[in-house]
Amino acid sequence: MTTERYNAREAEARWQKVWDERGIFATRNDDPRPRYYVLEMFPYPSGRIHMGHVRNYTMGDVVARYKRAKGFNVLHPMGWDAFGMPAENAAMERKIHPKAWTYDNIAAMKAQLKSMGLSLDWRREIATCDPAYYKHQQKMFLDFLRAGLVERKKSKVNWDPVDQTVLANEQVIDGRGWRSGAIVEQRELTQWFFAITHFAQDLLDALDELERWPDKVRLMQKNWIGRSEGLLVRFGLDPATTPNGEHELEIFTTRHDTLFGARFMALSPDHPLAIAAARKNPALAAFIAECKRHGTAQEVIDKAEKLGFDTGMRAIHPFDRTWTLPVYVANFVLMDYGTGAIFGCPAHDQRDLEFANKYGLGNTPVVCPQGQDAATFVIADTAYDGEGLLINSRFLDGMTIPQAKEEVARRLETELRGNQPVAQRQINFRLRVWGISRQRYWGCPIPIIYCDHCGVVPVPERDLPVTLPEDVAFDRPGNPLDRHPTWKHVTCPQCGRKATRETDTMDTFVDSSWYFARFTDPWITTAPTERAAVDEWLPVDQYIGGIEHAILHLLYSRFFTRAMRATNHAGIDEPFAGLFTQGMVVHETYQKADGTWAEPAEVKIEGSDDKRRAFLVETGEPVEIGPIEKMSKSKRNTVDPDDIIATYGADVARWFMLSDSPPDRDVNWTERGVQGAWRFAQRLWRLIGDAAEIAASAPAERPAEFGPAALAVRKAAHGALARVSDEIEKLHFNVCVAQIYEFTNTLSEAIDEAAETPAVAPDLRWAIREAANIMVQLFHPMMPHLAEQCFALLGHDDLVAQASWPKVELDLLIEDTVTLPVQVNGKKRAEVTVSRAATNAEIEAAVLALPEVQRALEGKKPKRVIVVPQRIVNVVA
RNA sequence: GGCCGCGUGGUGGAACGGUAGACACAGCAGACUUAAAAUCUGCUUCUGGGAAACCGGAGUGCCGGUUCGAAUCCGGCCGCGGCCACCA
Repeated sequence: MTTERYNAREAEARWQKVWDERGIFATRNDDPRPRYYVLEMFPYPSGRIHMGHVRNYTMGDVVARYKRAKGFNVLHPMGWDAFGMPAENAAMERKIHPKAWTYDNIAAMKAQLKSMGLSLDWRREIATCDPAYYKHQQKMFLDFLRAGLVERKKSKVNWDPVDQTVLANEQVIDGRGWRSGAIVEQRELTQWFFAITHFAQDLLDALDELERWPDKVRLMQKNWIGRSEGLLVRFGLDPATTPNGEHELEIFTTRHDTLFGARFMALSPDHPLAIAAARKNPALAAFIAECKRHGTAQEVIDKAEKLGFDTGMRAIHPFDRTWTLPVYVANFVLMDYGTGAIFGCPAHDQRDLEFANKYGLGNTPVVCPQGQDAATFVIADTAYDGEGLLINSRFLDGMTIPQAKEEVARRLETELRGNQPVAQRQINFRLRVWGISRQRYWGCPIPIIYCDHCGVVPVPERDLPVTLPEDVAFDRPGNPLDRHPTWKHVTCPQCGRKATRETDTMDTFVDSSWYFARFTDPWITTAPTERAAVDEWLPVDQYIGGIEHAILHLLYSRFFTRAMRATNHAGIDEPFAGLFTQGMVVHETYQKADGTWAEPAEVKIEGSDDKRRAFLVETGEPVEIGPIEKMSKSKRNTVDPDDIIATYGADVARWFMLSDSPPDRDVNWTERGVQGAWRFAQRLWRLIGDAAEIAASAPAERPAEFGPAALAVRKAAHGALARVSDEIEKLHFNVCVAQIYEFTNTLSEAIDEAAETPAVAPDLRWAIREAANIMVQLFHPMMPHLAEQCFALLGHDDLVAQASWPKVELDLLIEDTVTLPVQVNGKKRAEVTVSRAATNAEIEAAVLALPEVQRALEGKKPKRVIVVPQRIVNVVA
């Protein structure tokens, strides 16, 4: 037995310094080896890292260190998603400038990340709030504008009347502003938009190619993009009934097969025709106002009754001039999908049915399910949206739904009214243009100037960046840029007259939509990207982050990359070839008698399993052990990574993060689990110490032959090597950990046995040294500091972080004999060991001779014997 | 409401259609200790028989099916979770 305890705190600082001084994680773009880009979603500098970061960055670091050992030129950078509301909130609450707050936080978090021992190229660090970064973002905004990918239009937004700002949809909770608690209003504001819809079809199609993305994320994006094929139909209106003699109403439908089931038309309250009618009809105007008064809160929408108002207008059925339909304004029709108007078919659409039932409009079933008698098929409270054959539909009767759709489209497409076809096929997307204007200070300024004379004028590129003024006050709500005394007042770059700047800044999701490209060459000052670097490094080989970004960030980045291609800033479409979404870090909750929550660090646990009881360390007051939930400030069930690293070391934190759960599922952080990881680190340290003693006198030359003991050690080592490599490639870190545990068990048994022998044979010494080296390399990606320490202990002068991944000797993995389980009627009864080369007939004979098999057969003759080579034998009696 | 995913010991979880429960945590028993910690050894799905070695039965939410063989594939239930949600 050797050595004292492994002192993680001392060793980790020491090895981090060595890595740092030797600059071994600096990545060169001119390195000729094959490239591998691994990236974790960069953090928002909130001030402290949390356990979710630890998990995320540990996984990325395992991949980075493994790929480096495999001979790749690995790019593994880190940066800061540094713009955003919390900085302004801090400014308002604590009178700190957002910039100072942000950079203080970055410094603190960087120190924390460094204590984790991550193999990052810090020379490439970027912060999105740095003018050296957002300058290029402004340049790309202007390029996108020129390329027709940016538009400016009036649109409805969530407006917080207390904070006086637009809020993103996700910042509206139950219809109220998340900070102010004020009921959010819908306002019409002129905003800047990115035309993500321009790429809707391509963004959808390309999902099929993203084979290394989780199916779940691809499906979520597919649903979000929401393609639907339908028909735009121009219904005639009776001009005598319309406010200004309008004679036409265009609707969008995907169920044109049900056109003969139509009972009414419905307009969105925002529809121009509805507004026009309201001008002449005060009751309608009141109804529309009432519709708008209802918030966008989920609850309201869930419970909202379908309400309508008969405008008195009458529409004419496209297939029958004598058939008129009432035109309603209805609260459930959205203005920003399709044309903002629909035809209602109550029999086959639940919403339409509820509406029709309320207003006594009746229904006509036109699709009859197979096996149902059309004469008795009646719709009452539930619309039928399944398959079937057309009924009550004149020339469509008897057709299937697709046939009927095609027939309707064909007829209406070729029928003209006023030189225009009555209908045309259209593909609609649920995806909307991306509104990027924010009435916020701490964001990237939109480089636009408004001139009364020249209109909307892009800031000339020579004047970039448009930087944020630093002398701003946060004593009032609203946008400090707007009320700054001088900042927005400029002269027009075109005519030289007085003009004003755009005071909105960009959504912070813009900042994070291209940072991965900037990492490939963060030094270039003349352009956002260095084309050669960006095209060679991208797409990111392995991107790792939370599932919460499945749509927003990941979809925006896919759009942005396409836009960058269109403007010659990149030559690729997809930013992330491989995506992995990791699970959350969860923890038990502890609730005090008064209902408040206690932190894990304040709580002491006694007993085990269902007898576990928790007490406050300080007072001994009992606390209730609550459900396991995502770590959050509100439930106070957070564990501070600093505390864990100070107590156990970064390696232990990293190891436990990887060990307990599959990486895509939630991991439950437990004190016991961490202690287990800590014990294992100590055990490894002792094991390598023991191995080093035996290995010290191992022969330098590889022995020509190995005895059985040495061979067994070698087989175990190379088997573990093969399996762990395979599982790292698949990101099955928890299985890796289990394989390393198993290898540890076999290696320590071998070493214990060897230690009992008076004279250990040279070949065994050699094999143990080899195995110990493989062991250290296997756990290096997960526990890099301990690995360096062990590597040195084994007599290496160089660093394990720079060592090549060991090569598997495949010969060692092939056994001469193979042990097969033997089943009788699918139940395991015995095992049989046969030569690897044994024929099926030989195996069958050996199996039938087994006493267990004969007993199970009870003298009967087997019907069949199935031999699956190298796997199993099943005797069918 | 729509779409999707998941149900395996006391717990986290392993398991190309082929020995279910690897590995770990917790637990129990023992060794070493004056003692504790640490460490080491053994046991640990349920159940019947047996002093024991061992021999049998059941078992991956429930019910069926396909197969020589199903945790895995198919169908139907039950339960849990996620995302989207008046998208025509």
